[in-house]
Amino acid sequence: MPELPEVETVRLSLVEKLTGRKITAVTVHYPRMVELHSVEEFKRSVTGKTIQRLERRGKYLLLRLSEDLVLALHLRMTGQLTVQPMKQPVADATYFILRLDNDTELRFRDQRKFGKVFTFSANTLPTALAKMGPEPLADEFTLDMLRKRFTGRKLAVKKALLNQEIIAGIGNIYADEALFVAGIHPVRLVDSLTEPELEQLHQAIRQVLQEGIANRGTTKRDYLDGEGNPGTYQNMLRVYGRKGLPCPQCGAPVAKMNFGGRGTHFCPLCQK
DNA sequence: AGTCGCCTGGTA
DNA sequence: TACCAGGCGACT
Repeated sequence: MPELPEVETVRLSLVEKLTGRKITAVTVHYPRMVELHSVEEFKRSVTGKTIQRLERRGKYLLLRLSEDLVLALHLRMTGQLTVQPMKQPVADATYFILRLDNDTELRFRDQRKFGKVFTFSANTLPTALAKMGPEPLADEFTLDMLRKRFTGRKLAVKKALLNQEIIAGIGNIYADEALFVAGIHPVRLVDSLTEPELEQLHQAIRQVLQEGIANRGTTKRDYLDGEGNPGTYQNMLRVYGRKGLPCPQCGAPVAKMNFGGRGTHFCPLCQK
């Protein structure tokens, strides 16, 4: 799914179309995607509210509605969010629709049905958001903070990067890319990283996420932005999805291993 | 800390 | 036919 750069790209591509719009109707075609409240309660609380701001936290897109209500959407693996004119035919696998007051609709399409939507009150965050780690692109995400969040943990660095409570928004693609850029092997334990390695990793995390946003995200298969366009960062990936192809740095074949249940790509020569 | 379940579709 | 996939929470 969409990781931080993809969700941010969706946010940027939807902000003009959604800000200030009133939600006039809610349709749910797959009830299990609604969390925390019953579908009926969810529809009742959202209908009639105005979308005041679009925000992102980690991989969540947050619609701040009137009356301090927040509507959270998580695209998981295959979610797509687009705003379309109501008259346009609804694509298959569209499970969630917000009808807006200008004859458009926010449509949530999701082939694998893993996506989630829920509401909460702005002053009482649900646990997933309350426990979430820092935003890696915010100024507050300093080298010092990364060091503090790693020290004392017996945990492989790749698992740490994927843990949303340690750092928000990184998924499998950007974890592999950041570790390559930092020259760090994915199975290294976080408390074995030297100070220069921590510095390189801190820098690499921010670099690959910024590159991802600048390239409007990575489209391996399903990802599309809010206007239905694919990203271009897949053409610039250094190791992810490049098993057997030459490492951009040394030319050795990129390796792929299964680690922690996730495909993990790395250069066995450049990453120590 | 590791595995399973949630789902569907594409590819080997 | 089996395996794999941008995620994550609930289980042992």
